Amino acid sequence: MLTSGAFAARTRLSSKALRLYGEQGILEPAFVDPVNRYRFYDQSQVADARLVQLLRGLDMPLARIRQLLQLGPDERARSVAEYWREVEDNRLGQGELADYVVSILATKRNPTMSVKTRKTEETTYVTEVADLGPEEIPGFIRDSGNRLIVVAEGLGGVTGPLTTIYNSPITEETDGQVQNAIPVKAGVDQADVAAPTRVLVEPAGEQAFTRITKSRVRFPQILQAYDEVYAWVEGQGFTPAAPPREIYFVDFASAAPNDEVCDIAVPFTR
Amino acid sequence: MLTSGAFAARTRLSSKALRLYGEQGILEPAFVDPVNRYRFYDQSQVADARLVQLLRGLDMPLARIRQLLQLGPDERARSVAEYWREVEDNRLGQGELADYVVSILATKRNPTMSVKTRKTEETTYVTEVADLGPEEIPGFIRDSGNRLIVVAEGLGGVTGPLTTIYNSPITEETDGQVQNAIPVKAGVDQADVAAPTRVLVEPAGEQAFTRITKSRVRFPQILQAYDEVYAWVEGQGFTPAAPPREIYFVDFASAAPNDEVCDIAVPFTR
DNA sequence: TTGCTCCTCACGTCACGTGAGGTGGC
DNA sequence: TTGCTCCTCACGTCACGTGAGGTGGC
Repeated sequence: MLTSGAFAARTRLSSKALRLYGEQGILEPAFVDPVNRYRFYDQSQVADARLVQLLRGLDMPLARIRQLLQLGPDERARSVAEYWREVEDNRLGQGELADYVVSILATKRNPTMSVKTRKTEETTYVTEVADLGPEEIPGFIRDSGNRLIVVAEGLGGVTGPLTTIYNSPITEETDGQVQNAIPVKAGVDQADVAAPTRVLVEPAGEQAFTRITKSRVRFPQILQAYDEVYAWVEGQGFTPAAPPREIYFVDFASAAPNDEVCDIAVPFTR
Repeated sequence: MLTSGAFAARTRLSSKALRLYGEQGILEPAFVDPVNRYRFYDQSQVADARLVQLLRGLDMPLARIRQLLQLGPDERARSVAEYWREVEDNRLGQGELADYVVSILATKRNPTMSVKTRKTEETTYVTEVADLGPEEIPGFIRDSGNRLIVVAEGLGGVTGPLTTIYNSPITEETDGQVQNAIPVKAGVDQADVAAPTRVLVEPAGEQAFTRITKSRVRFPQILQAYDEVYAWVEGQGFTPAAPPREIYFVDFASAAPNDEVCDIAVPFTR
């Protein structure tokens, strides 16, 4: 039996941390004196404390540590490995963010992406619509894109790049309507498809766009691109004529971080 | 002029975040209505908001962001690059920690490092002593080690490996006394050196030790090694005879993470 | 009696998020 | 009048850290 102070010294955990772990059911004292509430730990608990300490060193939340401690030894190893994979996935994106931030700051002024324009023909799309928050969007683009390709094949094939149209603004706070669209040959109409597929026909017109690399497709870097296109449209005195969109002209999944993968485009009228 | 809501939508920052940035002097509204306290932002502040958002995406603390915003554009880029280097340094250590945790969990039982014993001769050291917290130790070992080598050279040379003796336990909470020591030839005594150098003579004896790799030298992994050596000494019914120590037999700075760099040793009597 | 250890509140930190309850302009 | 936006508290979250004030055993 170790006093709480002795246990703290052995494990180098603070008494406050130990108290918290006790309250949270993560590392409960082997014995608590009912009179003065002194906490006592067993020698064998040192190993548990070490594990908690190591996991906290990986910034694993206490709630997850508690769950992990319920598992058998094999599952524990798997759980930690999985946790660390998640962490590294997130950090991969952060590394690219860091490069991006340094690069825009180093080139002093905002790099003013080049905004170009092009005419577009009348286009018929097969689409799927969903109300989504920002985190659900990548999965939706991928999954519904795959479904729509199948639909398009049945209607004579895909005739243009996957396009994701943002019908309403999406905030962290509020969902927005996303319409994922694949061009098909003219003449296809709603009667040719079944729910949830919807046919969309957009008129011919003109659009302003800027081309971005894969690492800039993620939030919040992508906002910069939208800003620039809208600023350009307004600067010319033109008027946005339809919702903004992302046009993916290469396979997103297999692209490298610095590959150009999509255009951020805004239809406008002069 | 943009209302706070419009500005929030443009930047996708929450109104609560914007309020906080305002209070902290990081991103103050261009105008605040003195009557109803409505906050208004300028178009030009969108760019500032983007930068804050990007930096928060790197988990840069608000206090540091505020400092960064005081800087000119060149210094900003340098500041971000420096911040990111610090972050990656810390994460390097975490990556090794993750490998370590998975490995000890995967090998099921604690890996029971091999503890061995050896006899030691009477040894004379030139040393430096300091009361330090855990974070100051690596720097002290390195710097005082370099100073002591110079001293030792003047006394006939270094006769053994750099040894760091922990005279009192070190917690995050309380500093402890660390004595960094370099063996010199017998016969050197206090009269031969000037402060802050101190001469230490340890008697001949026996020590238990375990050998660890560089990645296990860091806290908290190293505690495991101390545990095992002490547990072995107690298990044999022996008695610790002097404070525990780390004996660095290769150059620490140039070692790779998986190189064996030091012994964790405890002198004992039978 | 003096130190030392241990206890229980209670509040602070960090960067917000989440209501509650109220106001002003269309 | 109804919605909508915006406001100000006030409290919650996460994993502790930091006192303040008190107790029990040597």
